[in-house]
Amino acid sequence: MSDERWLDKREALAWRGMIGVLPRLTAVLERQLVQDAGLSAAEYTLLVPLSEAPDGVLRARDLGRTVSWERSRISHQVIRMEKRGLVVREECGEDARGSMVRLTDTGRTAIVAAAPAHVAAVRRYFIGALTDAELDVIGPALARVLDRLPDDDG
Amino acid sequence: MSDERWLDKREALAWRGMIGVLPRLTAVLERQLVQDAGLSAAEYTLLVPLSEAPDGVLRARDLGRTVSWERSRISHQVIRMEKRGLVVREECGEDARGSMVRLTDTGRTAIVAAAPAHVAAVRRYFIGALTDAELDVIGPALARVLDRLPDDDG
DNA sequence: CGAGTTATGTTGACGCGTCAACATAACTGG
DNA sequence: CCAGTTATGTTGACGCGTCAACATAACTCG
Repeated sequence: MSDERWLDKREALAWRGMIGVLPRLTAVLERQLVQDAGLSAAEYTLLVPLSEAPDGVLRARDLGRTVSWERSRISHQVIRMEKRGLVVREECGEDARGSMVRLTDTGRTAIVAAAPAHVAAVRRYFIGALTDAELDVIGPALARVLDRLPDDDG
Repeated sequence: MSDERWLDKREALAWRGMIGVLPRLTAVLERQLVQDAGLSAAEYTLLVPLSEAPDGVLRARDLGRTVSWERSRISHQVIRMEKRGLVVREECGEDARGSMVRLTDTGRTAIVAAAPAHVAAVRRYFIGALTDAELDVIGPALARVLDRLPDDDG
């Protein structure tokens, strides 16, 4: 998406910034992740909450809520990660429908190894390019955009 | 990607804003596009420059440069769009390697029908949530982030 | 001219994400 | 308890995006 007809100059600049920067920024970060730690962005996203959970176990439902992913996305991704040995799936005692996702030693090793360089890259390519004043404006502004987004169904 | 360890509160807020808002925002916009005009975001992205080109024709190479897509991405997408009847591919007279992409009547009808509602949605969900002062900060700030991103190869 | 390099585009494999359909379990209200 | 509803997860199809390999054409320079 790159159309900016009927947006004035200031509006177009901000919009093009969002649309133009984020894909490139995430591409750079993912590349760093893949090369330095052998993890994709999707894998990293799930490994973070798992590594912070007690015993490295989360129910699929809760994992999905934590990262704001829908069920089938979690399911597909967990299956891919299980094939790679980063997690294992287990039955859920309390709810026979449920699926528990457990971090393996391989997965924990991977996320522990990946995190510092990833955070450093975020700081280097995003935070580091902005002033404190800009950070103070951007954070609340984007939170407000999120607030006004329709709620998935509407 | 959602890790924010070692980022302070202000930094994390801005970073989470970027990572959290853009996927949802683009999802909302794409949904509007699909429902109202039957176009995907990728299709829309290519149709805009094609509709603005003389005779609705661009060489694949130039189309790719315009939207900052690599060759294979253009190739795959143009093939999908040709199957849908939005464009046709033609040989390039000046350069036997080249591939010309031509907007069909169907494609032009689609983009003309899609654009107003799409721009309105951008205004509604992004521009409309921000103050003028915020737009003035965000545009140049993101442009600076883009400037400091490594140049694809490095 | 001709060998080596660069530019352009296609292809196939694979990971990712969404959607709709499905299966099953849990909950709810009579 | 039971019928209807809701919650959870899986599956298959398909579009999207990247990567590496490939084919071909154009360019460069001795």
